[in-house]
Amino acid sequence: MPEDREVTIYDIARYLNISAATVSRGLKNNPMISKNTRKKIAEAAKSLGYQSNTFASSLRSRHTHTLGVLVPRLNSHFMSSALAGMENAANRHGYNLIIAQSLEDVEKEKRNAATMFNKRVDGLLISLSYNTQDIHHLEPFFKRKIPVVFFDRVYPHDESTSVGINNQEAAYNITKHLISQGCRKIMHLGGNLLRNVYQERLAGYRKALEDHHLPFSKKLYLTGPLSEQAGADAARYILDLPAEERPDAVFSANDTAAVYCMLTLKTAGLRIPEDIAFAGFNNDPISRVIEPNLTTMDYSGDSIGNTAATYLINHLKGISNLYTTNAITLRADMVIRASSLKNKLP
Amino acid sequence: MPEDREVTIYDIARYLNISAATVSRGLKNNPMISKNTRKKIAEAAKSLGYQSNTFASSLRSRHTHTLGVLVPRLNSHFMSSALAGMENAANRHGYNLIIAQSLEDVEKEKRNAATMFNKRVDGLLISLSYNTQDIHHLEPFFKRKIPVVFFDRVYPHDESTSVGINNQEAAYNITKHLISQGCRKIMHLGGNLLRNVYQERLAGYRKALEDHHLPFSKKLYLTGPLSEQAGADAARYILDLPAEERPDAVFSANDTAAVYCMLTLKTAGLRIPEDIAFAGFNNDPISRVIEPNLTTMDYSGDSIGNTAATYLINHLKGISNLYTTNAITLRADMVIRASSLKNKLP
DNA sequence: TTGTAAGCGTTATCAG
DNA sequence: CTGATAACGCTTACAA
Repeated sequence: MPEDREVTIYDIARYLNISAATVSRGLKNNPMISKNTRKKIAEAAKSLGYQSNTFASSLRSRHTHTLGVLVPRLNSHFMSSALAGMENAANRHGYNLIIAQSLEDVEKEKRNAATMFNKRVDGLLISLSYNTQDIHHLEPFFKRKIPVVFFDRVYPHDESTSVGINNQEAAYNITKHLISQGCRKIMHLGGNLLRNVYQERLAGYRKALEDHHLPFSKKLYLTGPLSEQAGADAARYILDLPAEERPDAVFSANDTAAVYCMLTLKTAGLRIPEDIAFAGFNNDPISRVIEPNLTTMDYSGDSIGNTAATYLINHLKGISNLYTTNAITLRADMVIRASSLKNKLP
Repeated sequence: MPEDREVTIYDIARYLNISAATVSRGLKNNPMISKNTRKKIAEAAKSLGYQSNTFASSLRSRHTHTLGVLVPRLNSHFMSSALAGMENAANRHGYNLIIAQSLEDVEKEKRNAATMFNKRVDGLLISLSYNTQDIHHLEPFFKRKIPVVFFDRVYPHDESTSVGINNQEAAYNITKHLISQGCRKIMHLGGNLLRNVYQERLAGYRKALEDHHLPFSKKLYLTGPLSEQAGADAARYILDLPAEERPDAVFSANDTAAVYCMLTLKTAGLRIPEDIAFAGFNNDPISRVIEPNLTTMDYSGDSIGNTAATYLINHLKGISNLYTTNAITLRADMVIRASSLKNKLP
């Protein structure tokens, strides 16, 4: 008959004729314990099939080796790569991830934050939902000094760190690139300005126009959910514009909208990039399938996730201090592809 | 000065002059407790800012309200949708998800399984890595009667349930469709036969050939990782074949390989579907971007994830019984698109 | 270097 | 319907 009770440190202690306290220390390689007893403990643990009980441990020690991850959606290329990066970092350092999605809904974000808090995560990694206005719902974390790291869609906050890229610079560069290709009426497809990423991309776009003495026109700035539908709608909008007002380029704040806009315009007979050039953002897999391939900004979700998680863990381990670094900016590289090349290269 | 100790059921008990046991019961809406006291308890809990301590609860009650999810990779369209579906179901029932990825490596899968076991997940949702040979590493779960649900890449096992689609039938239908379009030399791009999904898709393909009196040719069956590279390689292979041996259609076990094969063949000047028709599997977003759009099998990762998680949770709640149902088969629908339409429709 | 003993906050058992 | 009390398995002062 199989024993049903768990194997505890007491079993190991009894087996070795030492105290449970010693076993507890030995198990975590506490240097206070002699090398020899530590070895014996490790062996006994293995042979008895001991598995530490994380609840007992968490209950007593008040930390859980678990990080909460709160994202808008799990199923986007960027987000799932970011998660993969976090999982990697966490796994490497003996941490686990509890993951929840807000589905772009603030209310669900609030509920999830509460759950994470309740589950006593050691730290929180969060990317805000589309329409989150403020971060009151994170107050419990701040109050208890549970470190919070924002990534991608961040929020300015003195006591936490943000991990992302320089969206303004990236948007500036990509717009400048379009200008250098001879485009003069560049349209921008943007997202909700509540989110820094879209706000900054718009700013970079406007700055580039300004620096090149091109006017900003409200008629060439569309804002929306950047979905497939939004991309197709933008195309309709463009086609409905009188010929002389039509943009000669589109810079979209994400690849999805760019690609579906392209597809619709192509169906309508426009040539890309001859009639209208395109640039997107994210380097999503679809950007390499659309023809012509889409010029875009490449930045690795994997790196962002990895960096954010590693940084959080280092903070938890006392190796670094979150509160001294407000932002970590990773590099983003422009990937120039045929969709934006009006001046054919040699 | 903020109190640092947690608010416990004892605080509530003292506040209401009742016992902690009553509070504990009241908090979980135990019908034993009078409606009135239950209400008072709920109110007191709220006003004192009580947060239940899940560790204490887990330690005592021996269950964690946490499900382990073990997947090959987090960052594929199918997998992230499946996770989204699971997260949804879990969230709805008050469960949390601990997620880890094996990166297609058995060894990491083993380590992750051990961690999940150690974290005392209430149940496990798993999709096997590319080269997992057996499931010895899940024995601890079986021994302790911790329910395991396989999804997508499953493994036959008496005491667990598998959730997926009928891959053989799907592959049969898609191959039959290609045949109905006049294709006679249909190539198959397959994956590792250790995984049921690829094994079954191959079987369906072969069965369809057989039923239509078409020969199966080893020259037209390539197996590999079904990656972008693998797709491009397959194209090279096709191009290197003497003209009379070239396939007039390709059925790929996933969309990625199909799409990259198409792209390479198109670059080489082949026309799709005129010279060679295409069908894939998964209904990945890229299948709707490639031109011509790719005929494929649509089955929802979201539903699979949702079904698997819901089923697991129902089992945990005693509503259903895992051990009586060996497999749940969800529907998969063929999505016919231009890539396979040799006989133009009216 | 090791042992003793007091919790961590909850739930289960048994009694009323 | 409610209460007292003993665990659950581990960590950590404090003592030896």
